[in-house]
Amino acid sequence: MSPIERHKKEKGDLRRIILSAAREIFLEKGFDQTSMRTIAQNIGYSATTIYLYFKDKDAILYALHKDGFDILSRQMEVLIHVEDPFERIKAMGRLYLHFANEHHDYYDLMFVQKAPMDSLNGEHETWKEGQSSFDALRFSIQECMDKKLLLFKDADAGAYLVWSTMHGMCTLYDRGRCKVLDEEKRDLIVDLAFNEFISLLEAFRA
Amino acid sequence: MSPIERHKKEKGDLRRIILSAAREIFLEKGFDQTSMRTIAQNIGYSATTIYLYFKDKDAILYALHKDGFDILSRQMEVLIHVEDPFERIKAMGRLYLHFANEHHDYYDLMFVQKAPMDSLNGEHETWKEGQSSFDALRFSIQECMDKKLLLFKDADAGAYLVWSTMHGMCTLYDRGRCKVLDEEKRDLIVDLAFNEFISLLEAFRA
DNA sequence: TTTTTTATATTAACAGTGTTAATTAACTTT
DNA sequence: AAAGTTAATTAACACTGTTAATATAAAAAA
Repeated sequence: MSPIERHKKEKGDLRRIILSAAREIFLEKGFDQTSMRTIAQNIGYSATTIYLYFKDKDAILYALHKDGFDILSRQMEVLIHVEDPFERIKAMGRLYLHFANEHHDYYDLMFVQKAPMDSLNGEHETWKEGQSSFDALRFSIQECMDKKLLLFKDADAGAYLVWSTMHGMCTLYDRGRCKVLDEEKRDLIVDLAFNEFISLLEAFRA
Repeated sequence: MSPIERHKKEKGDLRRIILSAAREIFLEKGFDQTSMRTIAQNIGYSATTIYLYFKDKDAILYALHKDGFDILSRQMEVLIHVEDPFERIKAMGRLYLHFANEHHDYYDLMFVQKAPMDSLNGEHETWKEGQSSFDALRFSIQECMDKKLLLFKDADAGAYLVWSTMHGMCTLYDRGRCKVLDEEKRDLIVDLAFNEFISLLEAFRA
C-alpha cells in the first residue's frame, strides 16, 4: 500500500494514526528506541508531519501514558466490588505489581519517566490520570482507617506510603538492583516482599 | 591554560582527569546533558580520546556511580555505633532519604538508571557497591528479627521491602508524581510517609 | 472556470548525540 | 638515524529532536 493510498483510506484522524503507530513501535522496541523518524516511516509520512499534530515527542509520550492508565484503571475497576477495604487494598497491590510486570514499558511512562510529566507543566495543569488512581487508593486507605484496620494518622501519607512501597519494589527489580540477592531468590523477591508487607499492614490495627 | 600546558601538568592519569571532569559537569548539568564531547572539551582533549580510557559512556557512568556509594557508605558508617538495631534502621532510612534528596543525580545513577548496571553485565560480575549497602541493611533487619523487634519471615524480603519503600518515596517524589497531592502537602509528604512507615514497623513486633 | 486562499505535507537544514576507522604526532627502542 | 610503539587527533557514520522554508493538494472566492 503506497503512502498516497494510505492517506486516502485513513484520512481524517492522523493524530490517532500517529498514536497507534507510536504505541506499536514503543511497545515493541521500547521507549528510548522509538524515534520520530521511525514512527513517521511506519505510517508513510515524513517525520516533521508529526509536529503538526503533537508539540514534541514528550506530547506523544504523554498521550501514550494515558493508554497505560486506561488499562490499569479498567483492571482496578472490578475491585470496587471487594467490600472489605483491607482486602481491596491487598488486591490493588497485587494488581499493581502484576501490571508493572506485564506492561513495564507503560509503567515506565506512567510512573518513572520525567517526559510525560513535563508535558503538563503549564503550571496549573493537573495530572488527572494519576490523580484518579491515587484517589482510589486513598479512598480505600481512609476506609481502613475509619474501621480501625489501619492506624495511619494521615490518609494521604498512608496512601503515598503504600504506593511508594509497591513502586519501589517494581522499579528496583526492573532496573536490575535485584543483583544484591541470591540468584534463585531474585525472581520471587517481589512476591516475598509483598507478603511481608501485608503481614506488616495486618499488624497495624487497633 | 592551553591544552598543551595542561597535558604536561596533569599527565600520568588521564583516566582520573576524565572522571573528575565528567563528575563536575554531571553534577552541574545533570546526567542527560553530559555528553562525551562536553567532557572532552572541558579537559582539552578530543572526544575520541576518552574511548582510550573507557569502553563507552556507560563505563564512565558506572565509575561515577561508585562515587555516590562512597558518599553514602561513609555516611552510613557512623550508624554502626547505634546499638539498638531498630533505631539504627530508622536512622538508616532517614539518612537514605536525605542522601537521595541531597545528591539526587548520584542517586539516579546508583538506583534508577539502567546504564551503570549494563556496564557490569559480564554475566558473573557482581554489583559490589550495592551489595555491601544492602548487606548492611539486611544485617540490621536480621538483628531486629533475632530480638523479635520485627516479625519478618525472611530477612532478604524484609530488607528488600524496607529498601523498596524508601526508594519508592524518593523516586515518586523526584519524578514529579507528587502532583497527586495538595500543593502544600507535597514538600513534606516524604517526611509524613516516613513517619507512618516507622509507626508501621513499630507495630510489627512480638 | 479560473484565481486566490488555506490547510497539509515535504525537503533541507541545524545542532547535536555516541561511536569507529584511519591518520598523524610523539616518544622509545634498536 | 630507522623502525616500532603509544597516544591523541581528524574525519566520518548513522543516528537524534526540531525548525524554517517550500511545495502540493483541496476549498473558497472571484
